[in-house]
Amino acid sequence: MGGETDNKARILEAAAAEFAERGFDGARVDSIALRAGVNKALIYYYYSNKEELLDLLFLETRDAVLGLIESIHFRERDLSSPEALTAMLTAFLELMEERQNVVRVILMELSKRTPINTRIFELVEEVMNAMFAMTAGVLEITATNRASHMVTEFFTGIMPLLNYVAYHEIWMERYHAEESVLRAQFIESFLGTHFAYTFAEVNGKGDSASE
Amino acid sequence: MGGETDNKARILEAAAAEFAERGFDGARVDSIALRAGVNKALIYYYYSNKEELLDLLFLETRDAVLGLIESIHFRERDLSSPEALTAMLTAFLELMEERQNVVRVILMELSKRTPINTRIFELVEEVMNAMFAMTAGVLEITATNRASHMVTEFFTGIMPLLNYVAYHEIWMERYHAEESVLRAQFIESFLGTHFAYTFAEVNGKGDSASE
Amino acid sequence: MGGETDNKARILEAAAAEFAERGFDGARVDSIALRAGVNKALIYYYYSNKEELLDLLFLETRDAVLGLIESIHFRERDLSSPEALTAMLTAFLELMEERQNVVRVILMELSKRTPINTRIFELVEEVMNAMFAMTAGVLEITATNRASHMVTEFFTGIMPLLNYVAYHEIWMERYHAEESVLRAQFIESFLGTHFAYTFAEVNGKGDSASE
Amino acid sequence: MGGETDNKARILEAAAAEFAERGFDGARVDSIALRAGVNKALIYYYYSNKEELLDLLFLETRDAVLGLIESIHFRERDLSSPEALTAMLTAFLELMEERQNVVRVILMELSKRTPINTRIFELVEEVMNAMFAMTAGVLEITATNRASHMVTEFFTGIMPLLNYVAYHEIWMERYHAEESVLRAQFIESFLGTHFAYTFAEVNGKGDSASE
DNA sequence: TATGAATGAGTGTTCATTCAT
DNA sequence: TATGAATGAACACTCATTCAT
Repeated sequence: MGGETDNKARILEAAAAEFAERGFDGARVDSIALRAGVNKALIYYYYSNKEELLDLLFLETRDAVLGLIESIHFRERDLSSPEALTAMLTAFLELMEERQNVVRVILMELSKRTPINTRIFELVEEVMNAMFAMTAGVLEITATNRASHMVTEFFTGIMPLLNYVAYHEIWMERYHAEESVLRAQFIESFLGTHFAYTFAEVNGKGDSASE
Repeated sequence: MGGETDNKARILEAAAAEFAERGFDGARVDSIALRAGVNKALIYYYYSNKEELLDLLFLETRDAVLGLIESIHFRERDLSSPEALTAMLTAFLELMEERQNVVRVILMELSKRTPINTRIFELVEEVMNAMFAMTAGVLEITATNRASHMVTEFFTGIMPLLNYVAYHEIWMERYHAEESVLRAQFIESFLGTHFAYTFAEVNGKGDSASE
Repeated sequence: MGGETDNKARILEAAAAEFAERGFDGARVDSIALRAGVNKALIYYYYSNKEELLDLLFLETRDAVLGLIESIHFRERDLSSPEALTAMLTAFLELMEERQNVVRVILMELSKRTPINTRIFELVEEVMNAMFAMTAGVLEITATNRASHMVTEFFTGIMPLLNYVAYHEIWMERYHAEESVLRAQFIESFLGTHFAYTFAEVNGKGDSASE
Repeated sequence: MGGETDNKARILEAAAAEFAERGFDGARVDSIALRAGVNKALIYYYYSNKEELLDLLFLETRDAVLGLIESIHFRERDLSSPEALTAMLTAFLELMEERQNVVRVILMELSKRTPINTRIFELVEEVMNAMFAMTAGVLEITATNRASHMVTEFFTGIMPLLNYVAYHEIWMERYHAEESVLRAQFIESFLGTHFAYTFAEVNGKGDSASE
């Protein structure tokens, strides 16, 4: 995206690729320059340092995700339409797959025991809140059930999605799986687990695990 | 294994802590020495280099997990006993929480686009295979359904478990949650999603999301 | 010389300010451009490099000093007139204070053990020679006393003057001194030391230090 | 001073030499390592950064000067003994000449318009105060004359001394002067100017220091 | 078993200078 | 005359690893 000579954008893309390959700490500014096909000093002409590259990548991804979520008009009847749900998930996964390099870094940084992961946790939190807002008309979240809803949302919702984005390529390589098949399998599992569980009561199938 | 002066063991623990805080690439051998309270050169007396520390940590954790899984005699009637399932999961989580530093590094390295993550993927795979073996008497895995079973197992089973181990502390800090409460919430979600879905047919509750 | 848009002159002034703040080596071409409010590349349009800026500043200052000295018609009767001497010194100090940025750099460069300081020493030497010429009718400098005269002139004459120019602002700030008061104090000290000593014989007080 | 393998001390000496040649900003850590005959990284093993080298050099010099001044028992009758005064000055100059590299840097930094020169000004101030303390029994410094005494002490006392230390070598080279002769000339000028003026009243006003 | 000293190869970043327009 | 973009060559500082004892 961008003209062939848009070095500024190319640097950012190159940074994402390098970060995804070696992690932020393992990433070398020299390599970023090499990937982008520019002089190393040019990176510092456009960006103030290595960390700013990471920050900008995070922000761009956050905005893209929030934008997508906000554009969705989620309705109760969608719940009983596997097609609607699949379409929704597919849109989300495709958006994220374009940014899978950033997702990989997010997952790496999130696991660190450093204050830095607080910043990233806030990012994830924003997404969770946006999702809660999206399902507000369908799912009733009260003060009492909010905590456990968040746990479910995070560990069986958001994280599996991010994991799929980050690991589907390794999976495809390793098990010679085709993208479309793998994605269909994942979506089926995801709907059968997280969705089924989350919307059990709403869906009138109130006999799932809880209670 | 563990006298007060057992510098060799202390170095390994210190390495795990350092890796968990800064990632493998961000980790400093100086810091490991400092944490372990030993001279930096001593690390090289016991271990050949930084990477060997990582490898040994991975192997120890793998062995511990495989050992636990092999010790479990999983039976069909466990499926209908939430207590049995909870006990099983609790044992697993506690074992892993003791090694959460290593789990964090596993997650970090797994996200990298480097050949290194192949090695880690193999580790995860071993665990998955052990689990399949464990449920062999209960769950029928055929050549045709193996692929999708693996997808489910990985993305909605293993990964959420590892994520819980890696992130529960951040979660507790951030949302002022108590460990026992949080774990109960997680286990409930996990049983309600992954378990319910995986053992749906076996359990005679054949109306879950799939199909 | 000096319309509002005279970027060329503004660059030179900015360079002097930057050099005075950080020294020649500490000075940044970016900062000079910023101070001058021009594009960095424009500096290279007008001047060939950083060092030329320094050279031009030195030369301008030398010419100004030499011009002032040559304009003075020093006569024996001035020696007994504190007013005349004070006026002379005041003129010199004011001229130099306008160029105090350059004086600061001169002092910095003079202290370096590099060939560069030879160039600057020559500058100082020119001033010393001009001063000797100025006092030629009053003071008798012979082949035998020339060496010690020069030592006196340099260490108790020129250098204290340059030091006053360079340090009076720090002094004012640090000791909350008013400029006029401080200058009066300095001139009094200077007349009481260097002048009194140099013109001791001439002044009919023929029993001062030099034999 | 120190065994041949005392790298730590050699680094500091090398730093002083490098700083004196190129100024602090112009100094290259590589060059310091080269001069000291050690690996560059060793510098950082012993010292935390380039600036610490400068600080330590300043402190060592300050302590040496203060130590010398405090060891002097200055008495009124010394004023009329050129030998005593010369011996005193010689001791001071020799001490400083051993540290002339540091003195050069002090002069360079002192001329900068940066907050850093405040720190150095404080150093000089300490020396001035010690000198005032030294002459306390001989010279009467009151609240009213303190300010002008300080001006005299600084601009016609301390600074010419430091200048001599910093510039005598250039002078010797440039004018083919012998060290002992040059120093004698300087001391004579210094006694004839600064000393004569400062102790004029005490000395019966008229027959200044050198007989 | 243990350590203080030492080092080669980087590592992110800066900077004076040049180029294309 | 003026500028945004670009670069080669450093630069201070770091780091995993080794050595001598």
